[in-house]
This record gives sequence, C-alpha cells and structure tokens, in this order.
Amino acid sequence: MPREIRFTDTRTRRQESIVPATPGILRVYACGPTVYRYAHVGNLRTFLLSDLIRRVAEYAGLRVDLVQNITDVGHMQDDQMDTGEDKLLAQARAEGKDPFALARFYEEQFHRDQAAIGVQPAGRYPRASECIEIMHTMLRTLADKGHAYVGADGTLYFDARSFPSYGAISGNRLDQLRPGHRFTDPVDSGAKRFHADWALWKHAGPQREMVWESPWGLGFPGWHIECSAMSVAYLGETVDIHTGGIDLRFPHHEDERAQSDAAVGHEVVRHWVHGEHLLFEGRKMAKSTGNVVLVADVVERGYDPLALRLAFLQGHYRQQMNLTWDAIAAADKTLRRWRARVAEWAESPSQPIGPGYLSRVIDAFADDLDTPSAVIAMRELERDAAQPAGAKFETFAHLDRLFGLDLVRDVGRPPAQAGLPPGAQELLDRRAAARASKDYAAADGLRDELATAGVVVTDTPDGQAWDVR
RNA sequence: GGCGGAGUGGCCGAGUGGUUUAGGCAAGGGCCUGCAAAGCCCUGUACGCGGGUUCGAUUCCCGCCUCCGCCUCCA
Repeated sequence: MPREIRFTDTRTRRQESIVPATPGILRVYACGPTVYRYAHVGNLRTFLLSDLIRRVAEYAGLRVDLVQNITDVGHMQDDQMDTGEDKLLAQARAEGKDPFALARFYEEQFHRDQAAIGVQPAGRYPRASECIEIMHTMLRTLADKGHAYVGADGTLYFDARSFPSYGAISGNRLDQLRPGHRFTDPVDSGAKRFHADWALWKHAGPQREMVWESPWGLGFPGWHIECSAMSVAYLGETVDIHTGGIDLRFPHHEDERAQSDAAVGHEVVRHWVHGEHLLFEGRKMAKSTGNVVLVADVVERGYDPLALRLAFLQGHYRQQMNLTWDAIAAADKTLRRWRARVAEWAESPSQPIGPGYLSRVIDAFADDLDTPSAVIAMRELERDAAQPAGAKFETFAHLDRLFGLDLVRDVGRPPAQAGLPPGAQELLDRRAAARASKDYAAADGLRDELATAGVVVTDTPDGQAWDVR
C-alpha cells in the first residue's frame, strides 16, 4: 500500500498529497462527454485519467465516490452561438433525429467505449437534462448573492467581476483576456455587461426543443453550470479531485469554479487534475484535421482496444502524447505477449509476490500517476530470470487491479474450438495429414486457404494450433 | 498581447551532471522450424541551434529557432 498519493494540481501548480476531506472517502468528479458524437481515442485518454485515480485510491484502501456527468444539453457550439443552438441540437438536425434519442445513442456508445478500454464505470452518471432543478437552485443562490444578472437578451449571466479570484486555475486574468473574437459577442449588442461574463441560463429565443421553464423564462442551461450544480448536489460542497482535459481548464473549469465557490462560499474543489491532449501522427486529434480515430477503427485493424490503454499508460498523463498506428501496434504486441506469459506462468506453483516489483509499481502509480515507470517495472519483472514463474504470475495478476489490462484473460483458456468457419476443420485435418506424409506443398497451400478464411495456423510441438481472426 | 506544454536514435517514449547513459516497436544477423509463425540470443543509430557555468552537459543557466495547446467551441 502506498504511503501517500500525489497528483499535480493545476491550480496550485505543484504536486499535492491527496488527503480526502472526509477520512476514507475520496470524492471525485470527472468531466464527462458531450454526447453528440462518438468519443475518439483522445477523449478516451482523458476519461482514463479518472479511472486511474480511482484505481490507485481504491488500492490505497479509500472508498471512491466517482461521479461523471453526461452533457446532453447546453454545450454551445461556436458557429451556432448566433442561432442559440447547442451541439446536440445542431447534430440532431444534421442527422434528422430527435435530440434526446441522439444523446441516448451516443451515451450508450460512450459506455461501450469506456468498457472496451477497461475503464470501470463511475458510481453515478447524472445527465444534465435531468438535473435542471438542481441547476435552478444554484442559479437562484447566485442571483441572490449578486453574482448573476439578466442581460438585455433575457439570458441570465454570471458577473465575472463579482468573483475576485477568477483566473486562479488558468492564470488568465480578467484584464488580460481578449474579448471574444470568433462570433458576435453578446456584449457588442449590449446583452451582457462585460465580455468575460458567461451565460448561466440561456434565453430560449426561437428554440423550442430541449428547453425548460425557469424563474428566468423558457430556456436552457449554460454549459458550465451543469458541472457546478451536479458536483455539489452529488458530491457535496467539498470535492477532493476534479478531472478533465487540459482544454477544459479555461473557460469551463474557471467558470465552474467561480459559480461553485460563489454559490457555496468557499473553495469547493480541492484539487484540479488535468490530462494533456493526445496528438495523432503529430496533430491534435480533431474532425477538422481529419485524424479522428475511434475505438472501432482500432478494432477494425485487428488490435485489442486495451492496447490503446497500454499505449496511454506508457506516457504520462500530463505530457502530450503523439499516438501513431505504430505505437498502437507495439502496445498490442506487448499486451498479447504478456497475456501469453501470464498464462504460462499460471501453470507453475504459486509463489509469494516479490515485494520489490510490487512496491515499485504501486509507488509509481501513487507518484502523480507515473504509469510509464510502472510499465517499465513490469517489463523488467517479465525478463527477470531470478523471479520464479509462480511469483511473476501472482504479481502480474495482482497488479492488473491497477493496470486494468485484463492480463489474466488467457489463463486456463482452452484451445479455440468454437468459431471455426464452415469447412475449416476439414482443411485443418487435411493439412495435418499432409504434414504427416511430408507433403509440404499441399500443407502450405492449405495453410494459405485457411488464412484466407480467417484461420491462422501455426505448428507447435503438440501439433497444429489455430486462431480465428 | 496574456496563459500553458514540448523538441531524445527509423517510430513511440523514459531518464540522468560523468563508470555498460532505459524499454518497447521496427530493421539486420543467429538459434529453433520441413518452411513459416511465436519465442530466445546478438547488433547499430540519440538527445533542436548558439553561447555560458563545469574537469566534464543531452541533463544546470541565458538567448534563439521550431512545434503543439488555451484565450469564452473542444477531452
């Protein structure tokens, strides 16, 4: 068990020892997906962050209360700001679907992708669209305390200048921020008082889908208020760790912090932990760049999705990582070899776990999630001839609680019998006969035939082995 | 203009003021195999540029160049 767990806190800009406000219970809020499209592997790398925090904390004996929001309303899209549509409505219109149905579909896909890369489900997944009331409660408080005002366009805005420590997370100061320049800023039309103010409750305008009644009229929530309201409602007025992608540091988390702290009256989030971005082939992963990679793409190329997880673990969460197909292939190969080794080692008599490697890996995880060092330690253990196989098995199997790579998948796995395509068994039998009679030309031809049918045959001392692709 | 992160060998990526200066993948050679595959063994190529500090810098300092991100879209 680690002596202490440390993470780098974006706000304090240094590593902090994590001590739960409530002894024994670590309260974590993870910024979740906006469910208007498939999550790409860059998104998934960020979501992995809260999973790793949760695993190391649970390993250390803490109970982890992990809440991850599902944003299914209110996340404005840049080029839609003028029309008042959010990302979901725009996508629903593009696909000709009901926005709620669309949101549920991508939410379901999100959970599937999470499971595919070994992310354990959060305790709760509140949906923004189902938390409108608790948002109203916080908005009323903000209005009562003088942090909010209704603009000329009927939208409720947060008064940024009413929150003196604005900018603590990002380092952005109100007097240094540039006014919005990508769209017609409401301040230009006199709707809001100051360019850095942001919408708390958007006035519906002509929009008639995904709108709710409120003390400020028909409308829908601003993006940032959902996380403030939901984190406080679900985790209480003190949240130990709040995670998200580095891009959320500003404005999302800056604004969220202002709302939460202003409403509650003290610092709500004790530690902000952000994951750096994933690049793919050297570029930021984005639709506009054309380098979006989904879990489905990885699977389609024949790789185990958990190879993605291993590839992520080999880099540090606060470093940009340049993912490539070569890197995924390399991780996939390592993962398959580890599973095969673990299955072999499992045949040996069980041995106590060697404390050296165990503590190295655990300490690495606890030291600001130094997963690269943890993976290195596993590679060293793998080739350490001084360690008995039984101990290697126990160590790999045990530490998979932290790695989450399903390393024991192949233990005791019977030879693949099921899943052979029709006729394949006959080809296999004929090839075995051909080899027995040393007719290698025929055997190689049959091997090619089987490969075409998706059956990869290899020869072992015990005869033919095969794997269905 | 403000805020933030990087530049390591073909690729991904650790790391360190200096004796053999990761590891993986790929490549080449070998063992094994009927041939392959897998596995095992061996091999090579590094620290963006220019100064400085130092006996010695990839590592520390200064300057520069380049790349990436945020500044009210974004994981």
